[in-house]
Amino acid sequence: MRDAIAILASCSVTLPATHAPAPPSHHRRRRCRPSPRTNQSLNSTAPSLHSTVRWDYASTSRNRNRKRLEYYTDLTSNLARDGRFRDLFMIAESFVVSGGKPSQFVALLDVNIVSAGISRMIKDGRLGSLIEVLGGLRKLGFAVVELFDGLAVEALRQVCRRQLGKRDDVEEIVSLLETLQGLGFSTKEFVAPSEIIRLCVYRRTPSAAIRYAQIFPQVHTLLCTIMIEFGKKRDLVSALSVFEVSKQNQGCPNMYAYRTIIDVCGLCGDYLKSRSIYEELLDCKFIPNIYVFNSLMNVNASDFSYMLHIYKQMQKVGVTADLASYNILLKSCCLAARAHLALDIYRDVQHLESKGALKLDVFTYCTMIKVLADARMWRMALEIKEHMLLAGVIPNTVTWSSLISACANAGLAEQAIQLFEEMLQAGCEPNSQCCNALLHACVEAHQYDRAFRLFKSWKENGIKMSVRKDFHWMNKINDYACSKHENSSTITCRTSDSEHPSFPIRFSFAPTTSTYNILMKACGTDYYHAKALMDEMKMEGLSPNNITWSILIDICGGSGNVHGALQILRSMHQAGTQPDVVTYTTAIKICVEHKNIKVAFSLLAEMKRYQIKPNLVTYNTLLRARSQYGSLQEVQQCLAIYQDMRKAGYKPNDFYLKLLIEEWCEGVIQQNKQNKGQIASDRASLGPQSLLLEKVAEHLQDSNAESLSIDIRGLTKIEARIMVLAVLRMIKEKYNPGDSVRDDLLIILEEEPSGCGSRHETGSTEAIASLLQYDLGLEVLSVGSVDGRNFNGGFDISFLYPNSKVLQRRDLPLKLESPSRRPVPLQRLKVTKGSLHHWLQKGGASTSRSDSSPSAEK
DNA sequence: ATAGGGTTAG
Repeated sequence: MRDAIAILASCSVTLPATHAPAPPSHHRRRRCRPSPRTNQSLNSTAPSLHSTVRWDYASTSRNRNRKRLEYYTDLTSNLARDGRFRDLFMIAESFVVSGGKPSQFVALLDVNIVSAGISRMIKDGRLGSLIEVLGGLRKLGFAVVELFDGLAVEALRQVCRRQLGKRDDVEEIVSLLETLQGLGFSTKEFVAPSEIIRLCVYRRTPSAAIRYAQIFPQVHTLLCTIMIEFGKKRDLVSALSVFEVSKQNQGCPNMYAYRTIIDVCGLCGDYLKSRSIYEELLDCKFIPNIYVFNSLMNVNASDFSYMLHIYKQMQKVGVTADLASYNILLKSCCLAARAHLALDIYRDVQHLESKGALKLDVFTYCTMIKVLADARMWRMALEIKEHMLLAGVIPNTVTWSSLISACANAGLAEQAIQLFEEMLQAGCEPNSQCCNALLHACVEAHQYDRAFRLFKSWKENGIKMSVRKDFHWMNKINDYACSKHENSSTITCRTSDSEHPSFPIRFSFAPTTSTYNILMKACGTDYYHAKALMDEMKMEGLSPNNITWSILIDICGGSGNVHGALQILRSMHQAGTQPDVVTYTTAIKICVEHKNIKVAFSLLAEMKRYQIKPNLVTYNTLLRARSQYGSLQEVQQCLAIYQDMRKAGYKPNDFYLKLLIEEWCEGVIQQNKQNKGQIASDRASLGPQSLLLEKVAEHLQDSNAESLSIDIRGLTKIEARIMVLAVLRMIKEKYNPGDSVRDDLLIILEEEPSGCGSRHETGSTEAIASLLQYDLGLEVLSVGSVDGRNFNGGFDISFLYPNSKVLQRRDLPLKLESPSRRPVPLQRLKVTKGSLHHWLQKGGASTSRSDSSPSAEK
C-alpha cells in the first residue's frame, strides 16, 4: 500500500502542467472491453466515460480533466506494458477508492498492451506471479483469455507443468487448474486430465480428484473413471469417497456410479462390500439396471450360490439377462468347477441363439472350454471349439491357450502341440501364456526334455511357422513379418510366394516368470538345475514370485534336504517375497514327509503369526502325519487342528482322525487281538457328524483336570467308549507319581435313555460301566435324578449286570449308596477319586492288566 | 460402459 501511495504521489508531483504534450494518439487504440460476464451493466456507460469520471478534482475544467485522464492512461499503459501489474492494481485500487468504477479504469487500457505486459512477465521468467496477476485482471473485469496469445498460453502450460512436477501438493495443482478454468481457459490443453487423475490416485487424495472432476461439465463420467483408477490401485476407501459424491444424480441413484463402484469392489477383492452397496440401492426402491446386476454377479462369481441368488432376483424384478449375464453364469460355474451345470446353461444359451435372441461370443465359447478343461473333459472342450468355428466365431489367443490347457490337464502333450500348430496356422500370434500352456502340457506328460528343447529353440530362434497363402489374416501377418523381422530370407520368401503356397514367419518369444516356474517343475528333484533356472530368470530381468520359491522349496526338500528347504523359506523373506499358504504348506509337507513333526507344527504356528490362513490342503497335510502321534500333546495338537479346520469352515476328513484317536485311546487298556477286530468292525457305527471328535477335542483341549466330567450325550456306544478312554488316557499322561486325585470323575449320560430319533443306543451305560469296572478296575457309582431333583448319593447299578458271576470275580464290588432298587433314569456315572488314584498309582491298566480276563462282552 | 487365459502345496 505504501508503494501505491508513493506511485500516486509521484504521479501528482510530476503531474504535467497544462502545456504538457498530449500523448501520441495517431495509432488506433483498441480499448478494453470489459468481460461481458462480469461487467455487462457497465457496457452502456462506457461511451460516456469522459463525462462520468468522478476524479477527486473533477470540479476542475473539462480540458484539464481530459489531460489528466490522458496522463493516467499513459501511466497505466506503461505499467501494463512493462508487466508491472502489481503497481497497476494499486493504482486501480486508489482509482476505485476515489470513486472511479473498475470498468472505467479498464477502459483506460489497451488489450494489446496488457497482452504485451503478460508476454513481458513471461519473458522475464516471472511465472510465479502470473496466476495472481490473472486473478487481479479478472477482478478488474478483463476477459482474461483474450489477453493470451500462443506464446502466453504456452507459458501457462509451463506454470502448470512446473506445479505438476513438484508432485507434493495435489490440492495445489488442482486449485491452479480450478483458477485457470474459472478464468475461462480450457485446462485440458495445459495438462492432460489423465495425468491429474493419475497423480490424485497415486497420492490417494480423492478430495482433489473430486474437485478436479467438478471443473468439467461431464463430472459424473469423470468421477466414475476416477473410481476405477482408485480401484486399480486397490484403494477402495478413496473410491468409496468418490462414489459418495457421484451416487446421486438429479435426485435419483446414478446407476453408472453404482455399477462402477461394484466393479471397484471386485478390483479390490471386497465382494462383501459390493453386496452392501447393492442392498443400499435396493433400499432406495429403485430397480437396478442390467449393468448393475451383471457387475454384481461378476464380482461375486466366486460365490456360486450368491451369484445364483442375484440372478434369480434379477429375473424376479423383470430385468432380462443378456449375453454378458450368461457369460458370467458360466464363469461362476467355471470357478465352482460345475462343468455339468455349465453344459446345461450352454445348451440353454444355444437354444436362445437358435431363436435369434442372442449370439454367442468368444467369451461364451472360451469360458466353456475352460470349464471343461478344468474338469479334464478335453474331448468336449475340443467339441466346443468345433461349435465355435461353425458359428463363425474366431478363436483368439485366450481360446487357444485354454484349449492347450485342456490337453495339458489331461497329460496329452501331442494333442497340445497339434493345437499350438493349428493356432499358428490360423495366424494367431502366440503370446507367452499359450507358450507356457504348451510347456506345461509337456511337463504334465513327463516329457521334460521336450519342454526344455522347445524352450531353447523358442529363445534362440523365436517361434517359426509357415503360413498358407490363402489365409485371410494374411495381410496382417505380412505386415508383421516385414516390420518386426529384417531377416532377408523372410522377405525373399514373401516375394516368391507365387511359386510357394506358404512362407515362413517368425514370432518372438518372451519368457515370463511362469515360463521359468514351469521349467523348474520339470527339474524333478534336480535342485541345482532348478536353482540355475532361477538365476537365469533373474538375469532376464524377471523376478521370482511365490510360486517360484514354493517350487524351489519343494525340489530342495524332495531331494532330501529338509534343512535346505527351510533355509530357502528364510531367504525368501530376505528376498522380499512374503511366503503364502502354498509356500508354507509345501514346507510343512516336506517336514511331514521327513517325519519332522515338531518343525511342521512350528511352521503352522509361524504362518499364523504372519496372519497367513491355513487352508484345507495345509490341514490335511498336517493330519497326514498322524502315524507319528503318540503322546497326549501330539494328539492335542492334532485335535486343535481339527477344531481350527471346523472354525475355518472346512469339512475335515474325519476318518483318519478317528482312527488316530481310537488307537490312542485303546492304548489305555491294551486290547487283545480279538477286541481290536471288534473295534474295527464297529467303526461303521461312528456317527457321521463328528460329534465325537468335537467332544474329545473339547475335553482334551482345556485339560483342566480339576473338575473332570465327561459328557457322552449324543454319542454312539462306540463313540462313548472312545471318549471315556481318551479322557482317562489324558489323566494318566498328566499324572505324576505322588499327585493326589482331588475329585471324582463324572460321566454325564443321556437324559432320556431311548429318545426317539436320538443316536443314543441302549446299552451305552452298561458298556461304559463295564469298561470302567472290569477292564480298568475302577469303582463306579451312579448318580441320578428323580423328578428333576438331583441326588447327592448314587445308585447301586448292579441290577444292570444280571450276570453276577462277573461281579463276583471282582475285588471291587459296587457300593450301595442308595437303598432304592428300582431302575430310574440315570444321569451320571461317578468314578470315585479313590479308585482313580489307585488306578493311576498302579501305573495304569495298560501294562499291568494285559494278562487279565477278557473285556466284558457287549 | 461389462467379462476371459498360463505356473505352486494334498
